[in-house]
Amino acid sequence: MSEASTPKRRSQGASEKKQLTRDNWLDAAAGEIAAGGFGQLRVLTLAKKLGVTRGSFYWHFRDHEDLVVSFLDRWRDRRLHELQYWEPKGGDVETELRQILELLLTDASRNIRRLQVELAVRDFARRNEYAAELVTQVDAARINQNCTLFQRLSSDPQHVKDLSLLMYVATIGSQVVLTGKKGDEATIQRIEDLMARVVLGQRDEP
Amino acid sequence: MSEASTPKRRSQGASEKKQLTRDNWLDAAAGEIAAGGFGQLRVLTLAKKLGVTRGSFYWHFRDHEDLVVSFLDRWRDRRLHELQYWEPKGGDVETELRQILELLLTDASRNIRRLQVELAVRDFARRNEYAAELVTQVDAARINQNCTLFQRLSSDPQHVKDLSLLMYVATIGSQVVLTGKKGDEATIQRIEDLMARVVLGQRDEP
DNA sequence: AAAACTCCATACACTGGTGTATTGTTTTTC
DNA sequence: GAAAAACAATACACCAGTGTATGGAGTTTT
Repeated sequence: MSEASTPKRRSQGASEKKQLTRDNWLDAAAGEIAAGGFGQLRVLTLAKKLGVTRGSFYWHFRDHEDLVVSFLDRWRDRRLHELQYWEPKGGDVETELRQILELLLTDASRNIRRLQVELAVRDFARRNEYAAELVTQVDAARINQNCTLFQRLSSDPQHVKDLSLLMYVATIGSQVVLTGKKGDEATIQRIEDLMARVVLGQRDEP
Repeated sequence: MSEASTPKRRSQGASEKKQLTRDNWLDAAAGEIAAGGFGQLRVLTLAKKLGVTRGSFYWHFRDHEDLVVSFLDRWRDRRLHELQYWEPKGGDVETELRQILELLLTDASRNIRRLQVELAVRDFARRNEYAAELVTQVDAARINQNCTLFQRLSSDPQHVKDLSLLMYVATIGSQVVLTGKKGDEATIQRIEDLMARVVLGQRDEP
């Protein structure tokens, strides 16, 4: 709701126990989900990690499901919102393409936790209707965003869509296959480069 | 002849309940894993599904972990073994490429359960050392197999590897993103076609 | 400062799952 | 056709986790 600007102290000055917010719980949940997926999300574990008991949890959330749904909603909102900052600036097509690819591959592979959460959500979506809906929304938004850039590369709208989709599934696949592997830095770099040339329609060098 | 008068449903000619094997349990496990992932794998549920009690399970398996490991081993063995049948026959390069792509995409999208299991294994591998090892093995074998075909398309060994990897991550990504979506048949078909042209280095039509 | 509100602790009831021990019941083997 | 081995049922001890009820301490409002 309001505030969060001023650190409200509580009781003893030594222990410095701030009170928790709904978002604190969601952040902690993100850690658990990244590590073990939605199936390993335990209220008890979360409470321990936050140094409180479950009594706190059930004040902030109705139940376990409420936590899950809230987490998914926040995830969707953030993923859709961040697209705003990645909007094509209208510069050189190749430059922008490479920027996007770097964002989707190199950048993503560094932000490992964010990636783990995304994969966990995607996995959860295979057995949860609501999650599936949100993932579909996010996928569509991302693919659609790339389309606007690719329109400058081809006049065939179907081809634009296909190219955008191909690039998207390739990046997702890279994340799935290469996550946490050693030596992926260089590999991802080459994939990125290759992908760019494919999209730009350049022939491969012998 | 006492005919079905007792709650004991054993050895009646009609029901014909054969005794279970380890493999029967693993098959049932595949169903559960496909539906809910490794996290939802319950001995109790499995037993119910097979029409027996847990007593049977603990004769065939030491414990829950034994089931998981056995399942993973069988999965790995089968995935490696099946590669034998997909070996390039030495025919026309384009024809073979398209066959492989059809196998990896169209065919895979039809065999939905097999795909679900694969994705579940892959997800489980993110938090289980042993599973991660097996997935790495399978990935490497598959990518390597495609390399032998791609060598006929380029003389640069690095480029062959990159191309093979790109195609692989694109197919995995397709499976992750498009699994269970409606209208994916046609989409997958186009991705397949586009991918083939990319690998063959053909320019896109306007 | 008393009341009201916010946030957390404690204790309890309950569920669903594992693993073990023991005893049956079929099927094989000799 | 009996002994042995393979397979399964039953009963039990034992968590780990959820959700609820209730009390209590800190903070804000009046």
